[in-house]
Amino acid sequence: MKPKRRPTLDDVASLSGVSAITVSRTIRSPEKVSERSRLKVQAAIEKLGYTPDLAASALASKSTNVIGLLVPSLTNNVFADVLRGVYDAVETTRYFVQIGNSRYSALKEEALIRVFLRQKPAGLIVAGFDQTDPALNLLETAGCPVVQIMDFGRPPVDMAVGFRHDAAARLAARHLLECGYRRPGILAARMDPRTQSRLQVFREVCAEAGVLDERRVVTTPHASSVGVGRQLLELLLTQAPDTDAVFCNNDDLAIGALMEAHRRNLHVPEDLGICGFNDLEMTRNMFPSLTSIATPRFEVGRRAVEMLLAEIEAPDSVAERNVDLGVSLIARDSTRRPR
Amino acid sequence: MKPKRRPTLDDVASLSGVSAITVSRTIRSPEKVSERSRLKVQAAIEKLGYTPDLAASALASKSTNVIGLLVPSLTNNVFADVLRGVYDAVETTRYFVQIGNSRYSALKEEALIRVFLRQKPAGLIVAGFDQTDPALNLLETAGCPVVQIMDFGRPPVDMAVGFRHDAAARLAARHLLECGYRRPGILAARMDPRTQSRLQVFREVCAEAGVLDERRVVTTPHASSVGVGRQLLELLLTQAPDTDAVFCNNDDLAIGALMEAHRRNLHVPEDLGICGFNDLEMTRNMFPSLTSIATPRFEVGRRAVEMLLAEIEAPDSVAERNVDLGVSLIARDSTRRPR
DNA sequence: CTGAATAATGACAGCGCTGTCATTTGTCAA
DNA sequence: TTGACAAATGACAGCGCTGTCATTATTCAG
Repeated sequence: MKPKRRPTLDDVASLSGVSAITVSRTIRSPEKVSERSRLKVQAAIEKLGYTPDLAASALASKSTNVIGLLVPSLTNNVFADVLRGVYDAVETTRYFVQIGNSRYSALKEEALIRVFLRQKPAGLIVAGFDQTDPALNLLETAGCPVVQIMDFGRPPVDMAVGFRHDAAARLAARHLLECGYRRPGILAARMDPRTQSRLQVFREVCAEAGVLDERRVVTTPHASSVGVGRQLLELLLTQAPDTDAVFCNNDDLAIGALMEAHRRNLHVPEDLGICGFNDLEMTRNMFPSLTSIATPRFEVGRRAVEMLLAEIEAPDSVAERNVDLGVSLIARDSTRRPR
Repeated sequence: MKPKRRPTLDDVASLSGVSAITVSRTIRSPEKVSERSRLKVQAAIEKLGYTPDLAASALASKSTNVIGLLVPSLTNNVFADVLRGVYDAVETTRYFVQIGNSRYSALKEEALIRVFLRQKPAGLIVAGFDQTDPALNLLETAGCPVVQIMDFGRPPVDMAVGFRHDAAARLAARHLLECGYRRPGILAARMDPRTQSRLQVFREVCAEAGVLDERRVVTTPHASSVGVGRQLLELLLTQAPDTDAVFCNNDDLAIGALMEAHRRNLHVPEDLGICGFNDLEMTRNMFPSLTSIATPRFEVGRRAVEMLLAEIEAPDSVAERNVDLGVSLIARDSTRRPR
């Protein structure tokens, strides 16, 4: 009958005939321990099946190996990819990720930041730049590195990695115009700050080209989905039946728009051009394949963690503290209009 | 200039003129403290902006408020919904969720269980019943409630909530047969244990009806996606061009199959019936709308947390320890064959 | 008004680790 | 061989909280 109690540092120490602190060092910085001790300690650890107690370590060292990740949505495919990137980068390290879902509410986000800070996280990743003032203040005095993700432009609290939403919308608008569409519309849901920024710039480009028509701007505060995409296109075509192209503020909407076009027997890209946003795997495989703006979601997640870890290891060591990963337009059949 | 140091229990205690332990009780079980003390303490907490240190609490009480969630994939939409359910249920409680991604590897899952156990979690949620033997052993002696999710049938380590994959496949197969399809195929990717179980039962039902043809069973170990769905249908139709219906082992594959059918100018449901699995929001809004097996993913996540919390509050209090949430077939246009 | 019960509070130790600083051991030039 | 220095190791205190048990205040039947 084994002792029920989990083995502690002291157990390992007495078994290997060294002091507890040497065991601690063997684990955390083996180079500071002589080879002889190290081998003895490692054997004892092996034999006892010892694993350090994280709570005790956190209490004594005043910091944890938790990386807090605050996203506005778990449903949105966009953040699924960010998550993948984050987990990919964290996996081989001693850090854990803890996710908070702010549901696109700045107030809930602020509350979650408070909650995270209670556990003295090693680092924090938050989406966007639009925190409340108290939240911003908390982040500034967090005592750990912070990376804001998914956007680029404004100065970050600490570090940031993302891409320009204005540039993305500009790419989309110009592409539709270059393809020869003259009565373009836009579909947008959720209306978070990044969506609004894209909407705004798309409008501007259209206005400059003299093709802006507010009847063709259709939005909803609801979460985006394929169903909402269908509804919004329906609404758009009711308000402005002669619309010849549509920029969908994300790919779910774009797929919905495509389906609605199918239902109405509208030909894509001849009768209606469609451009999405994000370039999810799906869009490439729709029929016809959907033009979309590719966003580096996975890379954003990975890079955010890399920046965090570098900064944790050596504060102020990260030179590039505000990173634009860029976007690109992937032209496919849904805007390939025969001239 | 404020003291940089975060306020502690003792600070609150001396400000409010009671002992530290009374402050602790005011926070954890206010009903054990007189109203007079409680008010004084609460005022002091407010004034100092005190928040308990989680590490210290974990060390002293030998348990945390972390709920570990182990999923095989973060990309798969299925788990996104489970996640939502979990977060939904956890949100109003004092617990946190920490996610581990096993990437469909039982060995990685075992390692992650070890990692989670180091922090003495309040509870653990793991996907499926197919853990390695050491992992099973770890779970049994975890010292916290454990819920296995997404499956039903085998006896759980502790508790389980899910649904029957055999029943789901049976529903799909019978439906296709009832719709009059006589040369049904099946598309499956990833081939995790639950997928294999569905595949197996679909085969059996087909065999019983005398319509099983192994050329129509097309699988791949790759992760499922819309693109893979297209490829698999292509392969299926190469091997057996007269196939008249297909059960896709998840909705991504089904959407891919639908797109490939469009491309080939095959009419759905006349030339090819399609039935998906999971009933993601998308399927309802495809054109034509896709028949699918609805799985209670969100509910599984929510219920798992509820069972965990009940069990944490009062061990052995949960009566129904093995819950089948059931599945249902949602018939839509993609199998609505004109007789 | 008393004694017995309960409610409210507190003292104390210790959870398992790490930071700090002191001590011992080993190495090597003079 | 000695002293100077670096490398290796250890003693000790304490991180901030909670479990346990003892003590004090309060209530109430008799």
